[in-house]
Amino acid sequence: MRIVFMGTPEFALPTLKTIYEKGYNIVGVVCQPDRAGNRGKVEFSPIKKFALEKNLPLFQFASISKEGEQTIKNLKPDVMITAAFGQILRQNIIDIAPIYNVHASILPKYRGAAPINGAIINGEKETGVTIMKTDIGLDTGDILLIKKLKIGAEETAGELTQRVSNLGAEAMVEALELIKTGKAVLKPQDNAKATHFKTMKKEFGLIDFNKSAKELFNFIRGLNPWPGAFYYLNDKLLKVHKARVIDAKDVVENIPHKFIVKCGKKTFLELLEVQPEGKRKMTGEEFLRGNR
RNA sequence: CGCGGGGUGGAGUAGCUCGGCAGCUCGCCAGGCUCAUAAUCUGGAGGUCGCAGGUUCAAAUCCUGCCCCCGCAA
Repeated sequence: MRIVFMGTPEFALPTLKTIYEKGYNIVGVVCQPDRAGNRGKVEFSPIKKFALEKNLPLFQFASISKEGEQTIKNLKPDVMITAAFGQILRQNIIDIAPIYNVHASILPKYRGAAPINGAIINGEKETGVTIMKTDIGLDTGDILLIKKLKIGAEETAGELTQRVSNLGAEAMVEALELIKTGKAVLKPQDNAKATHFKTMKKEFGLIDFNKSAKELFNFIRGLNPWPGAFYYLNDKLLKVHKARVIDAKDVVENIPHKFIVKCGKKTFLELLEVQPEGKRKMTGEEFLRGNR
């Protein structure tokens, strides 16, 4: 079975790595073009690094639908796999070979680009991965299989991404076996139950302290480590990496060194790990020492 | 040459504009008070002020070069 893999960030890596290690015939790897990384320096994506390291044929297109059609056709794939590829596939690509996508939610819930963040921000207790057959819609394709996992009560998006991406790799291997043996059964999604979570922009991370501490707790861990929750304190940006809900009755007795903020509905949040602009991460207590 | 902030005892910072004994809030060590303490009191240790040069009677502070960390933007 000739496989073309498409993916870009960290999330996609376990899937590529696993099918590579299982010995599948990967005839091509496609990822997004190199982007300017931190402060101008370019950094290769995790998928690109892996492909280079393992000497897999690598392709990068600004738009695969516009520039990549013939290249992909020439690879003669039997099946294509996508995982957080980051580009919308148009019909001309979909027609080349069946495409299966790893999506980080239990579809039809949390369609869109930020399913993991969305699930945590909304305080979900469970999420998972869906292997679906890509069609022209946005995460609307038929479902091949779903795997679920519990979300930890304090788990951050970064931590959950790790676990979900590993689960996704597992799921994809199972899916490939089903496909290879002709046992794959596809089920359409129930569009009536669909929900979306939009791509996040940086400004989405602005903390609104009128919300309850519980909501903000979920918000903060759902945006950790990226794009990060923040607010402005004395005109300076302060990122909040980690926080916890404090019982109102404990606040009275609490020691003054703690960085406690009042939120909506008379709830309280302790900021455990913050980062002022231009500085490194520090605990809330450390931050207060220098900012009296 | 994308824009910007920063490097000062173990931690977080002040001091830099305008050179003149390195301060503060903590932590640490010893001791006091206390049934006890994260509370409080007393004493103490701990610093090449990122690195290298330069100016000066004198540099954390002014000038030059370099290294490292970070925020924004992408």
